[in-house]
Amino acid sequence: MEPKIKETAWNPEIEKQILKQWEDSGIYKFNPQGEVFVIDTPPPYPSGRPWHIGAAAHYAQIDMIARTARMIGKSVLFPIGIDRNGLPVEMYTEKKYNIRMRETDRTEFLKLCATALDDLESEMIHIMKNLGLSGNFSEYYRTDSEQYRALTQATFIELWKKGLIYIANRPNNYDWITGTTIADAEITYEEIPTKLVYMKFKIKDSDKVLIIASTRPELLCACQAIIVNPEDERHVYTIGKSVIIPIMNREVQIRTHPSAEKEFGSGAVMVCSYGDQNDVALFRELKLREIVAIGKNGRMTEAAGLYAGLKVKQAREKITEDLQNQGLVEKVESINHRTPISERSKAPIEIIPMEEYYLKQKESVEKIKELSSKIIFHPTMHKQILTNWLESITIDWPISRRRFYGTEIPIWYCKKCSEPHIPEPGKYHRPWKDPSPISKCTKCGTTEFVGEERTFDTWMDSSISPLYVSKYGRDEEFFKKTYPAAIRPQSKDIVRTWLYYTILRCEQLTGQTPWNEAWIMGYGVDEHGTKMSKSKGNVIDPLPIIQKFGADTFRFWSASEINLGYDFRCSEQKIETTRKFLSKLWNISRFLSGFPVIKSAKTTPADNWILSELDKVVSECKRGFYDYNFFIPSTSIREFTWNLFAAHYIEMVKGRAYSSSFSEEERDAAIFTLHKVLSTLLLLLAPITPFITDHLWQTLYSDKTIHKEMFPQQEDHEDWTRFTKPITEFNSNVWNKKKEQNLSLKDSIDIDIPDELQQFAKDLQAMHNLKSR
RNA sequence: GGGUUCAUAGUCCAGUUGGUUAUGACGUCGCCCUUACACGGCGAAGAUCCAGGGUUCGAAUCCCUGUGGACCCA
Repeated sequence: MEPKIKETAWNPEIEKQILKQWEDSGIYKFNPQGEVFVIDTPPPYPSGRPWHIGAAAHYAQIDMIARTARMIGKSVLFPIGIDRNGLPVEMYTEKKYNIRMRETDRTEFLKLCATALDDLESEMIHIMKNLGLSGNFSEYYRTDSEQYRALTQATFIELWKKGLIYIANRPNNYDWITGTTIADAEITYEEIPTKLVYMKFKIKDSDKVLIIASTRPELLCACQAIIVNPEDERHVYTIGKSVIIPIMNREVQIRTHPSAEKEFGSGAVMVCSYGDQNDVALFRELKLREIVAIGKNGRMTEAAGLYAGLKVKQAREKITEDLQNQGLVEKVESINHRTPISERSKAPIEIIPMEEYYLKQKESVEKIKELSSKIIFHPTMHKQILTNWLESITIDWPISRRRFYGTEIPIWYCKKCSEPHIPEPGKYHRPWKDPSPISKCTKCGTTEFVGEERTFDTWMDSSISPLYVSKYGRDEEFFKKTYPAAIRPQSKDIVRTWLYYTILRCEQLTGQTPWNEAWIMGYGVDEHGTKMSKSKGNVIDPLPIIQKFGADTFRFWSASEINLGYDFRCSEQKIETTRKFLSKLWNISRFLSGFPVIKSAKTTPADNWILSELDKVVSECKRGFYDYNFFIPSTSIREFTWNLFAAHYIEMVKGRAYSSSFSEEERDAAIFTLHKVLSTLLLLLAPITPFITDHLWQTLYSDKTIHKEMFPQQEDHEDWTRFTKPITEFNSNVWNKKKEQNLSLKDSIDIDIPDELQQFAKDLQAMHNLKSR
């Protein structure tokens, strides 16, 4: 029989036809029947080219989750979204057009941002489609759409009515480059070289001086206390006394506090508003009066006297110089200081008192701990990231931002008495340009209003993604069926932001967990194990790789390289060698395509042996799929296919399949078994490599797609796996002997078959052309 | 300073509840067109399982201490 498959290698070009077939037939369309499985897909942020290869690998795996769920019989809702709110696009736009956000007309600026996003977004959609994602592309959502933003605002209004929102003037993390308050979660720390200045403070009514070391001498004007450690004997005599602040010539008291480290500088520390978070705590604890030394423009305020108007860094240099000139400096040390910086703009954070909106979260922590104990984490170890974060929450969440490209905070203030008013939920509100929907102030009766200009922290938008995809507030019936979602897949670096905020918000709004399971992935790093970043120039663009090797190669690489939860290395060379496996699978199929499909047969010992090994693979795969860990099925399938099925079984039964000296029954058993194994492998591989498996399935076994099939079950064959080692060893032994004797593999040789393998004798004899005796 | 995590051939990785000779892949070297596949086949070389100690008849595996790396938090 002529093989149906002619080509000797898998051609990734075929993927395009298959993609079209899927699209035309709509096989992945969500049908809310039966057991529903909703994936809270992370909407990627279009932050610029190229898209990170790790992200592409990540989405390939999320698709495997979707396909796995389908193959165990669930109705899968796999939404596709794009996250479009926030700072990066504003910065991208400022740079691209060389403009300043605050100096540009707001409407105009927003338009430019949206255009930039459209552009970047289309490439991501293109990659996601070409990766073979079985998601809902026809209804992909954007977090900046009117509908999405209306939901963000509606949930805010709901929380406002529940009394969970308040406004407060507090020291806040402030990023003066982007001109906005940021949350703790958006801060990173970097070792930055700086000067540690040892300043001389004169002790009042004494001729002694106290040395105080600080990296922030420009904050002398905001110094309200000096603290020393109560156990520090060097300073006991100073406690309760006052010192004169150099340059400022103002008196402050010396007090004791355990947070003053004896080892730091001289052991005495100045407490200023605000050098760091510890200062904030001390001001509160010691009930000090704050002095605002740094303004929103990142410059010193009037409180700084001579130094008013200077940028923080300039003021630091100038005051250090002045102190030195006046002999008030003992010494200056160069150190590396762990400095909090804004994750986005890289500006050093200043702590400045500002009026912002807060969402209460402290009182929810216990409830969230309880809820999160019900969420199954894959892998379990990453639950710890959430637990640690929950332990460290000390303040409520500041949710207002002084930016443009975000969801507007829907509030109008009475022009006369400033009373805030919120509109009706359901509509998208833009208070900075829309007329007030409120006609009369509830407090003073005035009819004129001023719209709020600020926007929300972007996590306010993204933290309701499970509510959005479940049509919360839009379609009660649909919501009931699809919420909570089944699973949240995401990467581990945003556990304390996206994952946490989603649980928080969903708990406050629905009282339930947003999902039953969370699936946490590591980062993609380069081939040397270092993090990829544009500045290092080690970013790998996934698009050319997918085009060159095909999506299935990329996907199989992703599955077999990424062990769930751990960081993974990305190298083109490794992806390239993965292609060989698909080629192997293709050629096995090509060989089998020359034989008819036989539905049942009376199997021989050799057949029973491989079927029993196949059973083992099925159960291994099940274990992996159950944990959404595709490393397990992909590697166990590859090893079985290559090293047992192709290398040993196929070689053993070739003679029987071609039926030279075997009975028809024996031949049919071989052909039956070959197809049984291959079709099982195709089903097991379908979620991982959907293209090649569908193509082969339709070529060999069915006129329908493989993606409507169910996973194969274990068949509980009698366990023949004890023969695996003897068989493979015997074969190796024969090959070695032939090599030693310089014989070709088809040459005849005289070797005894060991007793334990007698039941396989006929196949082995044909395979090696053993001399019969 | 606290936490999470990792440490196995030149490289990457497996090793399930402790049990003979430590898995597989890439790479390297040698031989080979054997009618599915040269994107292939066969073979070979290559590992003090980070160090030290403990538990045990027996440790890559469990416990302790240390070293080094990655990431997170203060």
